[in-house]
Amino acid sequence: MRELARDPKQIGNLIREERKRKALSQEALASISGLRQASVSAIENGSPNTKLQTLLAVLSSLGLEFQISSRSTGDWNIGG
Amino acid sequence: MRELARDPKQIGNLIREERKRKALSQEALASISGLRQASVSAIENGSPNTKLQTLLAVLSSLGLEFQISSRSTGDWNIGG
DNA sequence: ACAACATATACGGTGTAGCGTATACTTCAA
DNA sequence: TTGAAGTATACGCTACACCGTATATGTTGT
Repeated sequence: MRELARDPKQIGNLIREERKRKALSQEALASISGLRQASVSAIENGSPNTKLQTLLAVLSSLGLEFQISSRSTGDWNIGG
Repeated sequence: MRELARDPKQIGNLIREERKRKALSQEALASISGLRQASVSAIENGSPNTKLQTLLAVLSSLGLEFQISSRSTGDWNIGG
């Protein structure tokens, strides 16, 4: 699995999808991430002021991680 | 180009490397990103409380972007 | 309708980013 | 050594994340 995450909304959507894929509630995800349910809600809804730290905690809890790539790599989605 | 970015330090290092690759000063990068030189400095040094918004602005200015992937994908770096 | 769970939102509080501005420290070339 | 460019750090300020706690709203099953 590898998805583009160019803005807070996209990031929030990807997190929400993965959380549901794992059948977790926001409450459960918040708990294992050391956050509040309200904070998870904010992230999933694309709050742009989310702290990097908080985001990484959630990604980690979901078994996800960031990668940084050149915008023009293009080998993952061109034509698709 | 695609690099793992599992924590703020790694993210900062990748940004710094790309900035230097493009022969930009922190001041220049800050300017085109709508930030201060001091803010770029903080990001490159791995401040964990950096805002997502700010991070995305810098990445965008450098022609970089985030991807979100499963931790176990393993097809980008296993074995060196 | 009702219950039970899930998600969004609210309030007061603490911490810190990022701002403008300014300055110390560090490279590096002459 | 001197000077210039680059980087790290500082102060006062405003804004807002995230906290604990609580509640309103949404969703699902009976």
